[in-house]
Amino acid sequence: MVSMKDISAVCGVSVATVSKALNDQNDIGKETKRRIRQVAEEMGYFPNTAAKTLKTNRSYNVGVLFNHEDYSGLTHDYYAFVLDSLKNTVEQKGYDITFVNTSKRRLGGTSYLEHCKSRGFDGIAIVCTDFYSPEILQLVRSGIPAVTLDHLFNNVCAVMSNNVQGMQDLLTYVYRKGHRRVAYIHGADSAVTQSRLSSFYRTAGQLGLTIPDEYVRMSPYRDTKIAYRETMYLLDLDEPPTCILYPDDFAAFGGFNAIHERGLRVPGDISVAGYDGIRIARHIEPTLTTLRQDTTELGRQVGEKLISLIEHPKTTLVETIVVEGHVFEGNSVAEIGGEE
Amino acid sequence: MVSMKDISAVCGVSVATVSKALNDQNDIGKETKRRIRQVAEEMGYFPNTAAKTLKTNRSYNVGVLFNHEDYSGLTHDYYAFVLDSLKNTVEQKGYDITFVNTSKRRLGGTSYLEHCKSRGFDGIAIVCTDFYSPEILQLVRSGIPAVTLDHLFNNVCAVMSNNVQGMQDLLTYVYRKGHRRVAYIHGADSAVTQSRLSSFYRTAGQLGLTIPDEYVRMSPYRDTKIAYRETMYLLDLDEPPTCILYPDDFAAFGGFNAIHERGLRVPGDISVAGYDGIRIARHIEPTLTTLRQDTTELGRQVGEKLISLIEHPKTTLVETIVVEGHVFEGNSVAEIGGEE
DNA sequence: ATTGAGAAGGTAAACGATTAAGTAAATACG
DNA sequence: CGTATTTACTTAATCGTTTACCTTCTCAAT
Repeated sequence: MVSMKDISAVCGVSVATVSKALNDQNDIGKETKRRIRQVAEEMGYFPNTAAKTLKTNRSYNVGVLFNHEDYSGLTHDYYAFVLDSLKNTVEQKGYDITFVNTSKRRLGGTSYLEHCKSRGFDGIAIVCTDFYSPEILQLVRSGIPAVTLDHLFNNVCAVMSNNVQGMQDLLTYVYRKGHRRVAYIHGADSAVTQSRLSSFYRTAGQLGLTIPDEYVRMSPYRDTKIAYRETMYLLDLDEPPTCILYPDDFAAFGGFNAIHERGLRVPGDISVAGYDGIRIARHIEPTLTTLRQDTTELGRQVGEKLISLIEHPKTTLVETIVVEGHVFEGNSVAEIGGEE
Repeated sequence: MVSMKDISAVCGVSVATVSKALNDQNDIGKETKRRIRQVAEEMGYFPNTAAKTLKTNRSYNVGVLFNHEDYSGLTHDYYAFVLDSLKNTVEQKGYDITFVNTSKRRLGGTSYLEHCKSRGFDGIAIVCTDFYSPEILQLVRSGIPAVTLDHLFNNVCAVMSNNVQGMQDLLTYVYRKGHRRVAYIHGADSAVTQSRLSSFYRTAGQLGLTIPDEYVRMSPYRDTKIAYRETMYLLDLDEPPTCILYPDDFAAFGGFNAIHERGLRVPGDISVAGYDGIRIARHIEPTLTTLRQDTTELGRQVGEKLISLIEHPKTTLVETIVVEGHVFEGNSVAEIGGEE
């Protein structure tokens, strides 16, 4: 690999001059700078990141925390799309993305924080992990610029999908379609679930809907089996709902299966709505009505906030950025007569 | 950040001694080593990766080339699962994963190779990209340890899903189910497509199936719209097939839509099979019969080969590792009477 | 002529590690 | 006992950059 030293030898100047020329400093003669840059180009020079990082304490590398447990992580459409957008955003600004090592190994089991400091990440995007683990707490408290997705910490920037508005929009949508008996199978406990659930109740109240207790069920995210079971439960009620909301699109497919097995049709006999807006949901019939989250925007916001935090730590607001989703109108929710 | 210098000061030894103690060299007194390691632990020491990389030319970091174009990349189940498995594999061996920057920017637009050298990657996994671009050629010729997925270069290690065997198994499977009029909508041109297509013809020959020309159609991977159109074409033939094979599961859903729109049922009226084995295909009814690729194994093999190449360059075979898939038996392929 | 400023470039230390080579003391050996 | 070997360290160079601080030169102003 050709280094500044090689260039300096060819150009007959000192290494310092080469450094200055390549970094476009201005205590260098115009002509000298031009010559050095040209030679560098010809020799195929590019900087040694390790050396640069060592000297400047800037790695132009951000860590992404992506814990793959419970079938989440990379293999979840939602996170994959967010990551993809995040990647594009930071790459455009000259940063690279490295995964924070989650299979802790090495001597003594390095913690997330140690790994991050060791690698010298300029910042960390905490996208998908167990936010309640002490390791994460240690990480966000460390002072390394960090942005979380869909989780709020004190004094840490966060980007959140607007689950309150989202659930409100979705429920209002099915209400307008004439549904008065709406059930909600919500996901396992988390901040996201809490937001959606309370928004569900509040919106129901505002719309004058009464939600019987047995209409609110729980099924873990992305679990078609339990969603299937809970759907069966709802279908077997004396007064079954006319529409069921699911924790996510994946779970909604579990619902489909139960419904079809009972010999019922979507949306003819019962309506269904998901949440997330995964791609496949738009490609199978009936297309799934769902609250589509704006993953591109989410990823972009995480990236921009993180870079801003890195480059302008003093002037960057510690805030929570809320990204709106919108109802994707498939044909899984029927228009029905209205009052029961 | 606490450095070796800090430790050496506390322990009253030289930095060199600290380095040796921490690296478990043996020209160090037992007791001294113990003391140094203990102090290091207490002071919360961890190595500065940049310094280590600079000095040793080993980054313990591998680059992953993941080009997101044409809706592929991260957001494709197949690649996402492979990446996930690759990530776990290399992390367990003490390596981190960084994406090779694909949104080339920086001064003068750095090439993949320049980026890799600049970052000092110990190796590169080329997972998902345009294998015919000159940049990629430059990369694999550079001498940096590299492993490709599903593409063969001269003298480069490759991990390939066995598309020949896969297609043979799949076609044989539908044949055994009694199908004699089998259509194949294949994907856009690529090495993978070639393998499957020739295997399709060869297997058909072996089974004594005649495949009319109009039974072989093309639709890009993961394109539900064109798959829909081509399915319509097939259904409208005077003698439509009894079973249609698709380029991938996603495309198969496009086929479902066309079939349903014609008022036909899967598998009652016509059978359908996909390729890949994406998760969702197992969760909707009818569950899709497909050739499930072993993404976990693919990722693991890429990772292990790459690390082996890095750590034992002399003794590691340059070879092509073939990973077998297997037919996932859903209920989208009907058992039918047999001879037409 | 003297002074001073600004431009252009050089010197050398530093970042945090690794490692070849050197040294002093302890131990072994004949 | 003298020499050779081993053990346990230390010294110092080095990886490729950056950067604070010099030095030299030119030229304008006084």
